[in-house]
Amino acid sequence: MTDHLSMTFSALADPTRRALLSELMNGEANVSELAKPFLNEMSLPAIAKHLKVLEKAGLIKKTKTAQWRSCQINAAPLKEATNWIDQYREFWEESFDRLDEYIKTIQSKKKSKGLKNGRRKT
Amino acid sequence: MTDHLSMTFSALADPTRRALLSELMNGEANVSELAKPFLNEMSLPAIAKHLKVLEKAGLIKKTKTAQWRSCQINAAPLKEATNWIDQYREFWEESFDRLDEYIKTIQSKKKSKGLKNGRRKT
DNA sequence: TGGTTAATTAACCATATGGTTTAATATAAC
DNA sequence: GTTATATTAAACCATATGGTTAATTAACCA
Repeated sequence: MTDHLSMTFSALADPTRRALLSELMNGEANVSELAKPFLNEMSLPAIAKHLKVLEKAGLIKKTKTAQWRSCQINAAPLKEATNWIDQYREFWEESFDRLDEYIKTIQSKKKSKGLKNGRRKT
Repeated sequence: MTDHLSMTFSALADPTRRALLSELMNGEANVSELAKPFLNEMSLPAIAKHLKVLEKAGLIKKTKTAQWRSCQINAAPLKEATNWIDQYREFWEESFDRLDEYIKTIQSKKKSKGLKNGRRKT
């Protein structure tokens, strides 16, 4: 798909690309600097491709000076992504509520039955 | 890749799957109920495959009763995903700071030039 | 001019992904 | 037992993805 959110999530769905973003948290870096930690595992063109994916998703910006391409994070798409996910916040908070309630339930049952370490049907 | 975060982001990188999750915000639903809004665009097995991807990513849970599989959201992986993204929050907030600063800069320039109807930040 | 460095492009390959249609399975219901 | 319904599985296909190596481009340097 070509919609923005799909491109963002798709770009994030690869550990190498997430690691590249992570490197860029320390500030700008050019392609070969970024590639250095990965050259045991894969080639420079492989990294360049990953950077292109990140760039197309708008997650990094490249600026050209001489023969170097300096990359930097552009986090706007991440904001979009997190906003999308945030619709579901109540669902994971709710499940903690339920867990909390469940814990209270078994605790009160233990108390009322004087149970020390018996397992109960959930 | 097979790591958890990659699977989550990968599952979210498809608009059909995001729409399915969105449907599930209204509560549990079985496969054919979920598929109904999509049957113009794609087949039931296609939806079933998407649901399987969501299930493998842990984003939904299926419970079997008779021949129906009721699906419900499991948001825990979303929490993980949003936590990962949140590392980068300063990067998008920082850029808003910069924008804000930029706006102040041009506004003060306008003022100093005696502009009458320049737009102002609300 | 020629050499070195940084990065991209090209051509290729294996596997994954997203879809199809047809068949199979499982359960209910008559 | 047969039939209808809900879902999955199988086989297949086109395109996307993630990697490779070798070649090319672009800029600097001397």
